[in-house]
Amino acid sequence: MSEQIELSKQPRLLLIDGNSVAFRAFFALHQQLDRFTNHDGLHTNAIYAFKTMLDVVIKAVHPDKALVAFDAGKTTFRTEKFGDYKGGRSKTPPELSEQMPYLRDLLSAYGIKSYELSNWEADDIIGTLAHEGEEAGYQVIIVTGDRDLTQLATDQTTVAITQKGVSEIEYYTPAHVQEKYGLSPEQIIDMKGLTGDTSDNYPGVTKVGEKTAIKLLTQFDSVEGVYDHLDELKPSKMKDHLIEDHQQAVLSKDLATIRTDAPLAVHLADLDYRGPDLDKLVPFYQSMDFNNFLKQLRNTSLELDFDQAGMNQNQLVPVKWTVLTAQNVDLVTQFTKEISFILEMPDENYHLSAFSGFVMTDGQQTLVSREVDLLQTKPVKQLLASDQVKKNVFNAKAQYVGLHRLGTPLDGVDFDLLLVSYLLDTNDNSNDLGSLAQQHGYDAVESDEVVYGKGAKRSIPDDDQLFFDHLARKALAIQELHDRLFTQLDEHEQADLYRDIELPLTFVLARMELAGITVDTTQLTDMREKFKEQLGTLEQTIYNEAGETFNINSTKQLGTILFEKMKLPVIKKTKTGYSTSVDVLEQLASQAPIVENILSYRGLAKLQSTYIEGLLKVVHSRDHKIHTRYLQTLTQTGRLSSVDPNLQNIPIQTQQGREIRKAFVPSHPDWEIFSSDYSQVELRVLAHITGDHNLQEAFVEDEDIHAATARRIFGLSAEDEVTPLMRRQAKATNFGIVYGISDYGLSQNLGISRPQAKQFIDTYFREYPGVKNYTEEIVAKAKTDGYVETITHRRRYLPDINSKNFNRRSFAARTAMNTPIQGSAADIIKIAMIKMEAALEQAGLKATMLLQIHDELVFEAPKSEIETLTQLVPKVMDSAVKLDIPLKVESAHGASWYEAK
DNA sequence: TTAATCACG
DNA sequence: ACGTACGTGATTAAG
Repeated sequence: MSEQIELSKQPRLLLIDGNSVAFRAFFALHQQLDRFTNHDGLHTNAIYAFKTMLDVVIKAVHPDKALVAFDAGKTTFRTEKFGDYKGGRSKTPPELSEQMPYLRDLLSAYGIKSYELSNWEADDIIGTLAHEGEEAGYQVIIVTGDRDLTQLATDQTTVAITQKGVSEIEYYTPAHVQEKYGLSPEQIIDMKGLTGDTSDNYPGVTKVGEKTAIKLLTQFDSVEGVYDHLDELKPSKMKDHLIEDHQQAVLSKDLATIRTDAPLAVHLADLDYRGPDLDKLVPFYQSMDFNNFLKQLRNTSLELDFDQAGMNQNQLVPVKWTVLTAQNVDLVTQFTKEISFILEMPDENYHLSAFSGFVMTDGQQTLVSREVDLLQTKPVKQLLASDQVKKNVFNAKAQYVGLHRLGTPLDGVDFDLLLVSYLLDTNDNSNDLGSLAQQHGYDAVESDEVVYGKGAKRSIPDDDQLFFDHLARKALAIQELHDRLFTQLDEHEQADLYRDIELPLTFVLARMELAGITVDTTQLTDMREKFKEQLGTLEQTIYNEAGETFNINSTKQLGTILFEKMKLPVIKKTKTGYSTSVDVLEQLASQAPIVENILSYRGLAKLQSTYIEGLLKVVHSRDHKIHTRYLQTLTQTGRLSSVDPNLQNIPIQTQQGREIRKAFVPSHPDWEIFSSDYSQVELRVLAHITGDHNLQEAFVEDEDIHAATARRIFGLSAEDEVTPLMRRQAKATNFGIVYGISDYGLSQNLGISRPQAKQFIDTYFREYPGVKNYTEEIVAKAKTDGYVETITHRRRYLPDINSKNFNRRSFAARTAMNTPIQGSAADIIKIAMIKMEAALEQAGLKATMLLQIHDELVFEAPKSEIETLTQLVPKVMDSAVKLDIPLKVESAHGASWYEAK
């Protein structure tokens, strides 16, 4: 035996006897069984020790391929041969059994395949794969706690036996077996034939133990040799027993023999080891409460080992593709059922991006090309426009817009990998196909960053092989993940959310983006001149008041002026220095006139740079429109977000800022901007979800909800007047509830003391007991399930909900309260948008939906249609879903977005 | 690239 | 005792 393994230059195959090692692992930490439980009460000692063993072995072996074999069940071909095989063996302890499924999760996170085969034991799986590995020129390392497996040791195969402590391992080569037993590996089975095996419960020859067996085998080589030369033995009790138990010896040898011909469904090609998947491993450790392992992960050293272990990472399996040209374009007519399709656009902004090529595959044949003109040919157009041929894509909205720009309509989209992944888990919403596929366990594709490079170096490769391989792999990844992800959607009860809401919405959004909103740039340029002048004046005044010139936009320089030179009191600090935010400056305004001017300057500078200049930069010169992009797979709650530019944060609060909205105008003369928004939608959703009677009543009676809350928390009677201050405080409390209330947060917001804020909250909960109940139940649900849901089963995981870190845990708890509310409100308007587009079409209106701002929809329409819209739009919006309380919608219209509010 | 600030719901 | 309100995006300065 040896405590080290000698590695050859061959590639290495690691085979682990899962049950045997798990058993050893369990008993290695049996004493501390009670200490090893996670927050769900699951025992984790075997998982912990198994993981430790894995690290030791991986570090020692650096395998290229790996597999863990498990026993499939009680009956195997051996029990057929010998009914009592493994009979009388004591049952696996339940504390171990419960850990077995999680062990497989661990292995999956480690990137190691698990395998079992009914009717066969793990030993035989290992024997068969070891044989296969040797033939293919691998050095094979077998890990087990069972010494019988030393029979598999050869020049190429080393058997590693775990010791009591698990992290200690003995490596057996044929020489080491010889040294330990005085037998060759092949003779191990002969020994078992003669001695039998008490733990597996088969007999052998009476009174023959290890010593006698070794002596006999040294002399006669094998069981058969012993019986061939039986007459050479002097008469003895032992000889009698040998004669008597001949049959048993032959049977026992057979039982002990590990097979190398099991009919496996896995082969070497399936066993590539590339190191652990941190995106799986981290949540796994979190779920097991393996905090020290988490720390280890962050600390590096392990990752280095893993990287070395995964050296072969970039050797992807070759893929086949055919280049599509004008000559062979008819090849696409073979696709009649289903294709995965990608129109490759190198820039994020698909409204402007160049086109670098495309790919389509049905899993059998893959067609690629750089000539996007081909997408405008009849056969391709027909294919893409057909609702009969299902399309699997990554980001359907981008594909729809891109193809639209080429004059090619897209229909029949069934599977959007990006969208489905987002619904399954909003946390891993990478925008990169390769990364996303890898997160879902599909490794045969690289991320764009790896192939195209990043930053300034990013470019589409000139090399056809490189580029088309990547395109083909991406398309195949989509094809491959289709079934698995749809299954998961079903498991999450999210198929309806996908099919009835998110997928149809993607095309509604695409059409809104393409429609764009017209901007009157002269309005903006006029404002720019006016603001420029005002900013210049303010700048001079500030310099005079400061006694020097400095960069007013620099918080650092401003801090020095205010708090060091002018010695104003420091109210708040940031990580890096003095805070100069609005609430700080407002408190200082009375002490120095410069502060007021800085506030004015700030406000003006923000409008100028972000809105005036920012918007002017993104108005298209041809159509005078802005085409934003809505990100449908970004937010954790289900809301949309808007980029390039963000049209969801155009100013409205201050008069000066609101003027910007005058630049957003209809695209035709005699048209108007029409806008409708949900009134108090989040509080209505809160009333619905919590089922709180008092809150619901307020909405059913259509009361001013903040005033009604004020009456309750200040204990007013119906005749008492609600003062503006009371209403303001009640409003803040309502918001606080929606955000996942804390007394500290409310006290900050209202500028009151913490006990006072606590008083508000306590009273609120007393008046609205249903709400109190909800906050408690939703946090409890998050703790047990690990996630919360909206009314449409949109899901958000909250891994921090059981964190030991107070901050993280509290944040997760507030999120648990807020997400179903904010998310359900997002669901509602999404449903309304889908119905709205259909309703406008149905009514034969020219009106077009242009923008969504969370609770508001903005349209443009001929003046003649305004009256119709005033009826239709609120009707569609308030009937989008049926809640326990009514939804309320308010509308306005006018010459610009400014007037439509 | 990160932090600070400020625009919106 | 812990130290925060929920969800976003764009701009600017500065390491």
